[in-house]
Amino acid sequence: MEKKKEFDEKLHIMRHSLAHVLAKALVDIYPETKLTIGPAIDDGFYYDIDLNTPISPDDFKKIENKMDEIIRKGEEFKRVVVSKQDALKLFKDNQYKEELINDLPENEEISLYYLGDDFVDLCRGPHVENCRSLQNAAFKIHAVNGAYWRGNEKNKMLQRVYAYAFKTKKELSDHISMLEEAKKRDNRKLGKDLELFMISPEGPGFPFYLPNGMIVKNILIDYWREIHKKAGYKEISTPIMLSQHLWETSGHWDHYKNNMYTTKIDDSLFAVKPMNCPGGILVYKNSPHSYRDLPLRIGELGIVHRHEKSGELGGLLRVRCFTQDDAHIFMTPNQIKDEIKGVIALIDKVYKLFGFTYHVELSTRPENSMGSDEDWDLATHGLKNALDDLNVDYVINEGDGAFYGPKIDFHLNDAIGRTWQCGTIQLDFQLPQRFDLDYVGEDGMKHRPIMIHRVIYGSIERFMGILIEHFAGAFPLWLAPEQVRVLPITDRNLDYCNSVVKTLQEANIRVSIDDRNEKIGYKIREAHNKKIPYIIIIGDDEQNNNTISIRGRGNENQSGLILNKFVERLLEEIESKKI
RNA sequence: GCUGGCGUGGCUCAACGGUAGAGCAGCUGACUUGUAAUCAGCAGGUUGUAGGUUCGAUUCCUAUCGCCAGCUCCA
Repeated sequence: MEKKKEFDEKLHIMRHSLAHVLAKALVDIYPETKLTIGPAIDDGFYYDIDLNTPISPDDFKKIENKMDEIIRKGEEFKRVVVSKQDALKLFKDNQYKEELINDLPENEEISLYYLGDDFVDLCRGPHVENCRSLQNAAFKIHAVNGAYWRGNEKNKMLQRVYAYAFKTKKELSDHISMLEEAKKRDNRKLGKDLELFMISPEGPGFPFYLPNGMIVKNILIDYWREIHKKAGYKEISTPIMLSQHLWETSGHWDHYKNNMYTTKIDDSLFAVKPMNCPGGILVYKNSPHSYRDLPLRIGELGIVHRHEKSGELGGLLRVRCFTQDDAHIFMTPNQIKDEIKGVIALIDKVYKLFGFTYHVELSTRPENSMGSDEDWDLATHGLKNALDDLNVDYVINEGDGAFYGPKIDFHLNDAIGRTWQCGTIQLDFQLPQRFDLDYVGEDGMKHRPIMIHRVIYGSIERFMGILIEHFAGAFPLWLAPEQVRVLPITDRNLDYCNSVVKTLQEANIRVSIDDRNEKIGYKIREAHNKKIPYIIIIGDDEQNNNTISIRGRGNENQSGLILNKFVERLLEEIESKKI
C-alpha cells in the first residue's frame, strides 16, 4: 500500500502565492474579472474567475508575461485582519467573496492579503513575504476550463485557469515530459495501435473487443475463475434485463433510476441491470438455506449498463456497459470479519500480481440512502473493525458510500498519476431485509443473513484500460495477445520456420509467422511496435544448425538456442505470471 | 449534462473562400534480404451529418452527432 506523499509546505505556499499573482494579472488584463478562489494543487495551482470574455490558450503567454512583470516588481504580500462588516463592504460587488465571508465561522478572523496597493484578495494565507522570492519559481499556464462555483452543477460555471508550478525549471520540464509519456500510453491510443478494442460512434461508451483484446479479457477472466474457485466461490449468471418490480423492491428504482436503461416488454416495464445484486439475491431465494451453508460466496461476471453522462466517457476507463467481476457473500453476523479479511487478501493478491500500488478508503453514508441509522452504524463499524484488525491504513471518505451500505474502496494508481477506484467491498443490511432473506439457524429459527457485495478488478473494462496504460501496451508474457512472432530471413527458411511455429503452437503458445517478402529489419521494427514479447529470427545459420535466435522486448539478443529449451523457458515465464 | 476546443482517405497530418495534398498502412511488380522502415508503380476522400451565406465553402454561420480537456458523477 502506498503512503500519501509528504506535504511540502514551502512548495504549497509558493503555489498559492503564485495563484494570487495570477489573479492580479487577470484583473489587470480583464478589469471586469470577479475573483473567486485560487488554491494550490498537486502539480501547480488554479484560479477560478467569473468573466464573460472567454480566455483562450492564445492568451496564456500574455497572462504569463503579466505575472512575470508583477513578480519582478517585487511587491510585498501584506496580511490585514478586518471585521466582517469591513470585509463585506470591500467585496460588495463580488457575490462569491460575500458568500465565502458569510460562510466563515463566527469566531474565525477574516484576513486579507494585499499584493501592492492596488490588489487585495480574501485569503487565509499564508503567503511568501515578497514576490521576489517567486522569481525562481517555474510555472506555466496550461489550460482554461469550465468549473462550477463550489463544485455544484446547479451553480454558475466559472473559468478555471490552470498552471503547473514547481520550484525549478527542471522539475517543471520533467513534469511536462511525464505527461507526454503518459499520453503515449493512453489506453485509447494503444487500444487502436495494438488492435485491442474499438468504440464506434454508433455506440458511445459501449466498447467492442477486437480479437487481441478478447485474448487479454479472457485471460483475466480465466485467472479470476481460478482464484475464486480456490477461495470457495460458486459462479452464477443472471439475466441482463429484469422487471421494474424487482428494481422497486431493491430500491434501485428510487435511488438509481436516472442511470438505468429501461424498455417495455408487452405491457410491463423492464430495466437493464445497472448492478448484479438483485439477480444474485433471487438465486439465493431460490432455495432455503441453513446456517451450515454460510458463508455462501456466489460470484458473477455480470454485464451491467449504466447511463453515464456523455461528457464522462473516455476509452475503457469510463464506459456505459461493463463486466463487473462481482460476488455476493451471504453470511451470519459473526462471519463478517473473516469474510472481509478474505476479500482483502484476494484483492491484495491480484493487485500485487500486476505490480500495482493502491490505497484504501472507507466510504460512509451518503445523502440519498436507505435504511436506519442503527444499521448504518453497525455496517460502518463492521468494516472499520475489519480494517483496524488487519492493520490496514485507510482514509475516510464521508458520504461516498453506496445507497444501501458503506464500502471499502481500493484505489489503483495509473500511469498519469490518476487514481481509479477498482475493488470495493460493501456491507449491506438493507437488501436482505427488502428481499426478506433468511436462513435457518442452529436454534431452528429463521434469521436474516448479512450480505457483502464485492469486486476485485472492479470492471474488466476499466481494469484492462488501467493495465494497458500501466504496461504501456507491453503486456507480460502470460497476458500478451501475441507471445512470439517468427521471422524468416528468406523464403528458403519457410519450412523450418513453420515447423518451429508448429512446435510452439503445440505448447499452447500464441505464435504467428511474418512470412512477408520484407527485410528482416522491417519485420523486427514492426514486431517491436506491436510490443510482442519475443521474436524468433531464423535464417540459414539457424536452419543448418537446427537452432533459433531470439530477440526479447528489452532488446535481449541470443542466438544458437535449442527450440525445446526456449519453449520450456516460455512456459515457465507464463506459469509464474512474471511481470 | 455543463464550459471550451476539435472532426479532412485505415492511421498521422497539410491546404483555410477558388471545387483536396503528403507520409505510413493497403495492392502490384522488382529485389531473397542477418537484427528498428529496399525501390518503383497503383489505388484510396461528395473534408462527421443536415441546413444556410456566397458566383463559388474543407475553409464563414446555424443546428445536430461524435471526440478531447476540465467540472459534476463514477466500476
